Amino acid sequence: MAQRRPAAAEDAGSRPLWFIPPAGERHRRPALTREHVVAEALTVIGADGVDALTMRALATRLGVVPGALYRHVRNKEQLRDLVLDGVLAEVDYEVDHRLAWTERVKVLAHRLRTVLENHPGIAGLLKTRDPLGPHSLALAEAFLAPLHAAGLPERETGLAFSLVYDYTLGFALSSPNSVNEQRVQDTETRNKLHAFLRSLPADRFPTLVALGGHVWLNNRDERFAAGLDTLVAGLETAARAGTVAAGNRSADQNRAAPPPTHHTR
Amino acid sequence: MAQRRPAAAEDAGSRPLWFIPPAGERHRRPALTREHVVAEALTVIGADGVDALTMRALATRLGVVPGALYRHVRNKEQLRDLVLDGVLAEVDYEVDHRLAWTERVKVLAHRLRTVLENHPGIAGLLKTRDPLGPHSLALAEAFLAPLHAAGLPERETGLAFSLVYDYTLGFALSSPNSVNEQRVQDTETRNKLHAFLRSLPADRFPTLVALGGHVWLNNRDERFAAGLDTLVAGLETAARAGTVAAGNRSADQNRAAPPPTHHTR
DNA sequence: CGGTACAGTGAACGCCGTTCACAGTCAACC
DNA sequence: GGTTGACTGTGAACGGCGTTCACTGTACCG
Repeated sequence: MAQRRPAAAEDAGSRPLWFIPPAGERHRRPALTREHVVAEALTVIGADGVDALTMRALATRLGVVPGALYRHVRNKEQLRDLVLDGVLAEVDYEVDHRLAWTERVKVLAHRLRTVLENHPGIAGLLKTRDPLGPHSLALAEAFLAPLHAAGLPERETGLAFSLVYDYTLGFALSSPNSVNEQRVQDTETRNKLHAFLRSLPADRFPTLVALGGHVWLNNRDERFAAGLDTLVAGLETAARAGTVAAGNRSADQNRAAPPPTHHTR
Repeated sequence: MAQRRPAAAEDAGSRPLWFIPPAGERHRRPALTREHVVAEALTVIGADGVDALTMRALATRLGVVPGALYRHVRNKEQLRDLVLDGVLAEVDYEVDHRLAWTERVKVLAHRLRTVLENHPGIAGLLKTRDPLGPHSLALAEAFLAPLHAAGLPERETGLAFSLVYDYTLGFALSSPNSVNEQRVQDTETRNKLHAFLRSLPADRFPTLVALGGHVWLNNRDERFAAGLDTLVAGLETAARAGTVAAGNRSADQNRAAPPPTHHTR
């Protein structure tokens, strides 16, 4: 080992050792593990959206030929599933138990939305994929706990979870990058939109004309929060009504109901 | 070239006239109009889903080479937009005005959902596209009228519309064809799912284990109706508070509908 | 009758996901 | 210590996708 440098010089028939890179570096091959692939896929999606996630682009970024990815991932569908789970892992499910159940649900929904919108296009994947990954389960549990604590019957608890979950996903899905949102964001186009709405025939679209620009709002935060509040308000009346919740046929009973069980452990 | 088929150049009498199709029919070339293309696209989507809508397949079905489609449609994106509008045209927006506004909203939502689910994959397009086509406007008007009649303030009316619209779209989007739904539909897999849920560590997923199979329901109709009821119930409380608020015009901070919720991050 | 606008053709381009025979490398085992 | 075998990455290919473009035939119009 001490004869490294000079030995190579005098040993005529031997290999050109100086061609061999430093031992450490040679050993530290990039190694391309599955976690590597998934992580890089996440940054690709985060940077350029879910459509930019192509096996070829991903392979290039990893300094590898496309086919190599298939040693670590069965196919693109599985890759997306893995990415999905990675995203859901970013949600923090710990909520202060002393908060009212309504607040707990809202906080969770806001967090979920934030994470989803930080990864444009991810919500679209979630909608069509199976929500039974480990982190999906944690999410479900986090939502179900406060809903159950609210005193909703079992079946209604499940329904309420679906409702809040679907609402949040659906909202995050129409992400700010969509043509839709981008147009409303731009103030000039927005003014045009309002003018267009006002110019509509008032006999065919009376309400649309009357409300003018109040219909397409550009404040996503307000829209999400307002929808969530309305939704939770609906859940609250269901909770108050006790076990007589979901079959509720358009009954307009007054809510002179007993105070809710404010009992949170 | 002069001896093409029915050129009828010099030899008038000996032409094989029976080769010439009935004048009307010959003239009635399929003609491949834009409406034709869009209509065929709709049937393709209806039959095999939105992913099966490929320019090449569509062209083949129309007995035409792919490039020919581009004489009638700028690109695939525009084709999808046209298809979208065609689908929305199928919704019947006429609702009995004597019904309570809550019922009118529900009826509309149900109709919208039905049409959307009759064209698998369409909801996904709607989410990311602009809702300003002529039929979109009619839909918006139909929803806004009862909401406005409910006595909601202007801004809240717009928010309520977004809420109901997004909810319906989001629901229709996770269509019965998704892996997700199909799994829950199959009773055997469903039993496995329940067993799996019950087998989870009860310390980490207490509510999930306790609720068992009540979380993932296979009855889409019930889920949609229940969510819609809850949502409208929330709107009702907002309407009650809204009429009051509109009456005294005070700076109301304690109404139920949309308090500016703080984002806990 | 000649000109012209235009719908449809055929072929190509550059992407995509995926497969497969092959080569290089490392670790374990005789 | 050399052999073997498992495994990762390579290079090239396949078929399908959306889209473009020079072209051809035809129907209509002056």
